Amino acid sequence: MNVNGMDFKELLKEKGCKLTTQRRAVLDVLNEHSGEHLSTEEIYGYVKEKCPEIGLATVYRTVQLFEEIKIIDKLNFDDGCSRYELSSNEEDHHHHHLICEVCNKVMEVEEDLLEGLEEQIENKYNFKITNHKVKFYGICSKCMES
Amino acid sequence: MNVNGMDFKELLKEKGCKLTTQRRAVLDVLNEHSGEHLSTEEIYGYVKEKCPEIGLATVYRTVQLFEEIKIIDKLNFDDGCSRYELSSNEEDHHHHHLICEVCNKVMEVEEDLLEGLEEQIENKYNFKITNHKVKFYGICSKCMES
DNA sequence: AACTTTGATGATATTGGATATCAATTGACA
DNA sequence: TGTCAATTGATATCCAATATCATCAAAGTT
Ligand SMILES: [Mn+2]
Ligand SMILES: [Mn+2]
Ligand SMILES: [Zn+2]
Ligand SMILES: [Zn+2]
Repeated sequence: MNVNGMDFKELLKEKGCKLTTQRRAVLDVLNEHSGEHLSTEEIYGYVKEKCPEIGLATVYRTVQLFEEIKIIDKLNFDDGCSRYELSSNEEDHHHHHLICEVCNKVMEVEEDLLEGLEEQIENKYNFKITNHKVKFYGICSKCMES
Repeated sequence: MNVNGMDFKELLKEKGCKLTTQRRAVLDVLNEHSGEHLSTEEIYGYVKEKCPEIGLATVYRTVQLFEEIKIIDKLNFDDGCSRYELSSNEEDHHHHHLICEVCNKVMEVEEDLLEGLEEQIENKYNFKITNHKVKFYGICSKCMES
């Protein structure tokens, strides 16, 4: 079992954490739903199918841990809960999100495209950038037609 | 009383809303604390000084309304509450935030610097961008030294 | 393989930011 | 000044997220 090329159990061990059935199951669910942005309750719903005894509190604790070991990203779409997705394989920089203000669909911009801008900011503000979260709001092509 | 060159009362009227003492007081507080990112509770604390009878619920309703008429922006710094700031005078595009992961200080990047990137994305994804929210995480100059 | 340690879990109570409710109030317009 | 819908303050309520705690189970240790 590995995440982004790294051994899952080893990642946990570095934090003094154990590899449990529940953590494995949550990671499975996240893998099976890549491309989606799942809330804790949604993860709970999916993970219960294969691990019915799991408690909601454990899912909350698990996503918190997964964020700490940087294998998932927490997202905020202002819908009343935090959402999560597996961190992108290569970079530690997150991809961007396009949010349609008409139909609320969320699309992804896989390219980073911020290297140049980040370099400008690092120089001008003397601030070492390690990551970013970028959301673009607007109107998607479907909603533009109609 | 005007905001970003527009008449405050007129802005409210367009939404069928009235200009009240409380709304005036909240706007005053936001103006007196420009550059800060106030939570609703913090706004409530400040506004009570000049308007002691105001209720917390009214502040919640007011920031919600102010966001709808686009005179303030809602910010999320993952600290358990929403924070607000007056929208920038000129553009309807928000400025960016630099967040130091060591001391948690939040700095501002007044320049937009995203026009080129947005044009690229609009063309490639056929998505009409009207706004963005951008956060850069990293280490500030103070924390870099020590 | 049984033992031991210590982190993890499930159930549940609790927190706290935000919203809903509702009677009383007040701003806007005539 | 009177009318009326919007607004307010107080407070109940909601609900995502966290805290608590007895029980359980990884992962070494013998
Ligand atoms: Mn995504
Ligand atoms: Mn700001
Ligand atoms: Zn759309
Ligand atoms: Zn710092």
